[in-house]
Amino acid sequence: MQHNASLITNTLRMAGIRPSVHRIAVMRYLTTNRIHPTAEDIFKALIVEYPTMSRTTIYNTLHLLSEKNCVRTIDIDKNNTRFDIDTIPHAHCMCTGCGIIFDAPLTNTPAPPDGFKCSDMQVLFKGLCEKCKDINS
Amino acid sequence: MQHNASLITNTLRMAGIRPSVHRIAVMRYLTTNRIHPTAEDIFKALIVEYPTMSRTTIYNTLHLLSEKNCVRTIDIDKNNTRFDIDTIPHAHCMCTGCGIIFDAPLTNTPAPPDGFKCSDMQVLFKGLCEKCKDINS
DNA sequence: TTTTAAAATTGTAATTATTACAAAAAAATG
DNA sequence: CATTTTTTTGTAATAATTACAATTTTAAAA
Repeated sequence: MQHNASLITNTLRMAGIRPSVHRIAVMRYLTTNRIHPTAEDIFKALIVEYPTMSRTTIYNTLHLLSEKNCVRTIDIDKNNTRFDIDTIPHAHCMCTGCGIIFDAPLTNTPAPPDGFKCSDMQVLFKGLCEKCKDINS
Repeated sequence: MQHNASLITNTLRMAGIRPSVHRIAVMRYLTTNRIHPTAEDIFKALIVEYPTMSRTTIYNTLHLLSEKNCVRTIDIDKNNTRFDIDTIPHAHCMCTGCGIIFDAPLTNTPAPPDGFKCSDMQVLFKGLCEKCKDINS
């Protein structure tokens, strides 16, 4: 993944983040796995490749990436913060049956009220995905 | 507040919830304090009036009310679940400066994707309220 | 290269919201 | 009044996240 690695390195540099091995690894995981993972998901996946990696590093990295707008945090799941590398505005659907979170297009874009300096907008739908809907009917 | 009490009692009955003293108290608090409070906020306010009340009762009650669609849970704040008695669709703004959460009208209503059986939609704006915007500028 | 300073990472302990659960109290029913 | 069901309580457990000091790594300076 020479190509990906250098793309990620550039992205990090442009955001003012030193491209350490761990930071690149987190970015690569998020780029490759578009599942809106939790910090724990990322940790479990990366500890295999980097056995000395600490959970705190994951949290540190995610905070930094979020602060520099390289990743977006999603608060759709009460128990865990989810992370999304796609920073282009879109909606999220969470299935209350199987827990999957997937992207949805944002047809109607809501606008924040006048006077509010908005830095982040989230559109969340909760309900049942097609599979779970059929099972429960 | 005879009038309010009976209104709340009716609302609960119609939702299939037995109107116990504590349940009415939680509903009354949410009706009177439109601040999208946390469970802890509600507990701190009600323990004054009902000194024997347990935190667990607050959680139990909020779960029940939420399940029966008498209150809506808001996932805007990573640390705490917020509760809103206003079940009419509207957006929420959270100020990252002072932490206040306030309602905003929902001009453009986003639609869930086809095939998704949506039971809840949330539109959240994060940023700086007018006061905090001015302070930080 | 060696020394020094800064940044990144680690590991453990603390924090904190929420949940689990069994016991006690209260309310409803016969 | 006796019995059953519901509600409430209090404590303990859970689990995600944060705090923080120590260690390691990286970068810069001499």
